[in-house]
Amino acid sequence: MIFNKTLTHWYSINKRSLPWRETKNPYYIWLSEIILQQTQVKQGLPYYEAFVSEFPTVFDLAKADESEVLKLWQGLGYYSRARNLHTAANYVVDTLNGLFPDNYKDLLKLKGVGDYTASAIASICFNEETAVVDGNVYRVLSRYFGIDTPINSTKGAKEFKALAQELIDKEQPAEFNQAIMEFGATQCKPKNPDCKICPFQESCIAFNKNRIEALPVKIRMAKAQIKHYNYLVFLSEDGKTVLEKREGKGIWQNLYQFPLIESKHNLKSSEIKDVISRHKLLENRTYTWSEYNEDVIIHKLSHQHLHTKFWVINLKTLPKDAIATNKIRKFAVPTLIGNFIESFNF
DNA sequence: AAAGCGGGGCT
DNA sequence: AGCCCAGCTTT
Repeated sequence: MIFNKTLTHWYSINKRSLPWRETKNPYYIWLSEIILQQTQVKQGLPYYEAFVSEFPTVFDLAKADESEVLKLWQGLGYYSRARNLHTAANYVVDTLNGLFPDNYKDLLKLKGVGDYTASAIASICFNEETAVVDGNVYRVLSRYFGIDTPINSTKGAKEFKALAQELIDKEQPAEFNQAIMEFGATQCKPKNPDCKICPFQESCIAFNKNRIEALPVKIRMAKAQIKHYNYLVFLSEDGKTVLEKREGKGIWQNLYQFPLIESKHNLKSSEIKDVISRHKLLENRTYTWSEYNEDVIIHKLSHQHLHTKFWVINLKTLPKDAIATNKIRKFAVPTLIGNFIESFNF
């Protein structure tokens, strides 16, 4: 088919040189695909290099502690990817004797591997004819074929998967999959795509109907909610502070942070005084406290805007489980906390 | 079917 | 301020 030939030819000329394109080792391809989920190449690249260097084989990754994996993942976001990565590595080592799954169906059994990632690994490493559908593929196909089905709907997912599967080059599924993604990433971009130099000018429906900006169609996501975070930065005279591990459901699971007090609104100094005084670490204690940032620090996540204040509390001693402040960088922390640690003079 | 999950970059 | 990114899991 002409679409195929044009696309793969475009790719042969325009593909970027990237480290995971130098290998077909499924462990490395898997690492790169997990890192690149919802993440641009530029942001993921240094993490890929770090993981390959720190964990050269799936055995190295499996035998590490989850805390080490999270630390290396720090700053990349969507931390369930790191936890699932570690879980899957142990599954490969313990259940599959270190032998990586070599087909779409078995790849799907790995935690954190869904339809896209299983298709990517199966095609790239094992030449299986499984079409990938990522954000790039949605965009390219919706524009080229003029499809209005919302890409983030169940109907859209099925429709675009079926279309991609129909189009995939059976002779070279790996090249086709990477070509269509690369084309979406570097030429058929969300904003200001390079239509002027596009090889699909004649046949692209969106271009010829002047609908490039209208496609793809996407259902709007809910607006981010505002939350108010007050972090208590304890400091003892012997150079210790308190970090707590985030447990349970929400954001930053298994990462560390300072003791947190969430409030209904932004607390002024006069309002937080009593709240601090009721903290369990301060029962019958003598301490002084001060406001670190007068203006709230707004940390923006996809679904939440965190309006944050840090409060520094000085006191003589802290409990046994307090940590030395010169060891604080050993812990995996969210970027919000990491930024504070870098700016605060411990 | 919908919600929840990060952080960076671009317009 | 809004949208997007080599998506997946849970509800």
